[in-house]
Amino acid sequence: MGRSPCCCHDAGVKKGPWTEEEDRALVVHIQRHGGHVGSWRNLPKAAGLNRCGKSCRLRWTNYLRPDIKRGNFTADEERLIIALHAELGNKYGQLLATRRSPPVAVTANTHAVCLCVGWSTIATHLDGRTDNEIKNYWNTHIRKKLLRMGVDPVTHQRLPPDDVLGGALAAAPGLPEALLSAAASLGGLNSVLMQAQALQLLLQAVNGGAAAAGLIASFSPAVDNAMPPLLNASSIVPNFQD
DNA sequence: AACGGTTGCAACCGCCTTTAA
DNA sequence: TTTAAAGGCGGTTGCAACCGT
Repeated sequence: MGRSPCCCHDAGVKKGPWTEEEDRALVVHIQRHGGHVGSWRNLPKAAGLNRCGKSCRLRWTNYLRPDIKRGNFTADEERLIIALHAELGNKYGQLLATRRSPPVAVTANTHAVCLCVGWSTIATHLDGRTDNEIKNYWNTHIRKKLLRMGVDPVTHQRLPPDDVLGGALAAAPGLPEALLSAAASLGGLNSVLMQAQALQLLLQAVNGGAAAAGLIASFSPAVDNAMPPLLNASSIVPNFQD
């Protein structure tokens, strides 16, 4: 099957940001049909819009739908996204590796390095959130947060200590030398405890102790359970000063 | 105040899957 | 069974807003 022609390539079809009038026309048309769209391709003409059907569908599903929740993601939503990403990312990664392009798309673009995880599937678990919104939130917030923690956002595995230090340095160029050397001295250690200590210390420097404790508690329950005292961030630093 | 860099989000692009003739 | 049309999805891009110098 070859690629199908798309109405988006029609000459004269408007692109770019939607105006209020266009939004209104689309909403009125869909509401008039009881919230159902027969054919997206035919919709623009029927609604009096000079837009591609795909564009209309995207505008409706990502922005105009009445059940869309606006505003910041809650901590619970964030945790859920990460959990689902970890689960679905692995599933999709294995699935996709066998039948389409590799799950990881790395580009020269600085904006996003994404994993094919099934954003739409994740979106079905979050009321009022769209796949596009979740994808954007992942790429702009969660991904960076995980990298700062030394967690690979693609595999959800801990990055090698060198990478953790590199990431922390990139995130906080002013990180004190002494702190880094102390953490680096733990790099070769295998124990989860020591690595967690190093990680938490770095996070403290980057984000502040409370944030670090919160992140570790959120994303690494195993570490949390094994070493609850670590989550008292202030107790860590003296260990390094010894 | 002006400028350059960064960030976040809306929208587009292209590929894949599904559906129907 | 084959083929083309249509829908759906993930990746990428463009741009406005924000921030630091």
